[in-house]
Amino acid sequence: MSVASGFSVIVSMPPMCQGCPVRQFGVCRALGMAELAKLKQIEQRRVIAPGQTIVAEGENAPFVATIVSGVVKMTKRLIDGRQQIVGFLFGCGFLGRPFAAESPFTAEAVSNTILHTYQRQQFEDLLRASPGLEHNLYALMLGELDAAQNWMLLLGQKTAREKVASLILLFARHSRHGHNQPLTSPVRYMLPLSRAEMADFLGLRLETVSRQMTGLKAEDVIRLEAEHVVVIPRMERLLAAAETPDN
Amino acid sequence: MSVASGFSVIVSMPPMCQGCPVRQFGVCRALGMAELAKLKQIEQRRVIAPGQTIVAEGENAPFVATIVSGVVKMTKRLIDGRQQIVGFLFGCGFLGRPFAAESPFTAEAVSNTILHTYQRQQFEDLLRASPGLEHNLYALMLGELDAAQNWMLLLGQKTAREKVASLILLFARHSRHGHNQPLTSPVRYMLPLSRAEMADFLGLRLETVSRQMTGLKAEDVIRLEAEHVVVIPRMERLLAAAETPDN
DNA sequence: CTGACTGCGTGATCCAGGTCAAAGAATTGC
DNA sequence: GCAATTCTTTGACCTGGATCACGCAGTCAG
Repeated sequence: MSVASGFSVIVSMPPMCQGCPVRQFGVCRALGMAELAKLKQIEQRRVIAPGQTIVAEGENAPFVATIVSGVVKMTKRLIDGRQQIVGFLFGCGFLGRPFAAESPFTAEAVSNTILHTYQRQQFEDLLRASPGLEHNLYALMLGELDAAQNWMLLLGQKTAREKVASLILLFARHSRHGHNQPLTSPVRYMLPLSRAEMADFLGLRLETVSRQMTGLKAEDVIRLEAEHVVVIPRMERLLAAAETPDN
Repeated sequence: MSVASGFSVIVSMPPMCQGCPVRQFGVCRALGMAELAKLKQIEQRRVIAPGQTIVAEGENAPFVATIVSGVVKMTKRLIDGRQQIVGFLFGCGFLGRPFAAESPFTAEAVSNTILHTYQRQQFEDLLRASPGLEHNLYALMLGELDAAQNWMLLLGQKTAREKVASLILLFARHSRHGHNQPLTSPVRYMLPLSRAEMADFLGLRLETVSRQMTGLKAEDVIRLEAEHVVVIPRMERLLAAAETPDN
């Protein structure tokens, strides 16, 4: 697990944002041409392989980034080594804490991930000059905060079965761009997590996750077509299993 | 549990902010006189009694607010009634989600609480016009997000004993304004929570909380001088019991 | 092909914390 | 003062998920 900045490939310095999903939903959403141009000036594209660490908890983060595609996990650890995934970032998500000296979490790529990175210092300067940019960042943080609070509800109150169902549901939602639509059954998508990662996110042991997965398969709430490919035959049964107000 | 807007007392429309702690640390931090004046124009002071609901989950929040003093809890519930406290707000904290149609949580006063409220619509208008205000809000949200992620670590990984110790520590930290200082032993402060509320925050049952409290008392990690008055004789022992990187 | 890994499933046991029950303290109302 | 109510503690027991242990794919290197 090496830090990405040394190993990742700097692919290009893209000219403009035709067809970039981030332009529509991410930090650069609805920015004026002038602001966007300045942002693009300091942008670097990076590709991160699964398992690579992007920033480590407690260390100074050299850059912040927008996730263009892929999935990134944020983890925190106790001094004795127990660790918890405190959030996932999907496409259009924003990684990093401008104005924070050190990263409060470790960020690691779960699947192959494309980032648009910005030197933190430079991004902060831009942020000070551009209210539109800060507004977008604020909106993204709000989304993250809501997600975190939903997850606290899950961690504190749900059973193992409900937790696993909720995680599957979370990734089902994010498998579609614009993840607020109703999701009509059947749904088929990638769940790029190992059992251990699922367990880290749910506050469970991987054996328990495995057992709950077999349980959900047995009841035909989910089907596994291949490693990491999930099919949900009837969405409402998954929703019921997740005992969910939203997540 | 009635909604506060009907019952609370609108005390006054304060002229200016001499000695107000929020001016130093809250949303109105470092605002220019012009911005501050506009904010004050739409401000109302409200006093909320313990146990009163300020906004209910899923309902439209008529106002957002700064906590001047007191403690507010944010709770979320599953459809079957299980509930989880997803955060506390202390003095200088900001309550509410500008630009969100409905509140994602129920907010309820834990202790006697003084709020400065702003009609949500008016506050949003102000926010659009004032980058400084939005910057402050962003900074406060970041703090909340960090707190939420720390709490996810607690909920997912800590034992009952560590959870209870962490909660006691959290309130110890917030008993001093500017809660980043080292906290020299002994520390004495108010813990305005019932056992049931502690349990709701920690994802435990109240019996378990009670048992852990007796345990910590027996080992002299904490002392209870009176109902809701905690003394920590040796801070480092509490820190050890909380198994804490930060919270 | 063979041995060494790594990830997944499953069985057997254990125990932290949940559940149920009851009995103090404190607080409120009359 | 003495119910009535609400909060807290404590006890006895049970269970969901942790822990430990092992077997079964893949897959990668040589």
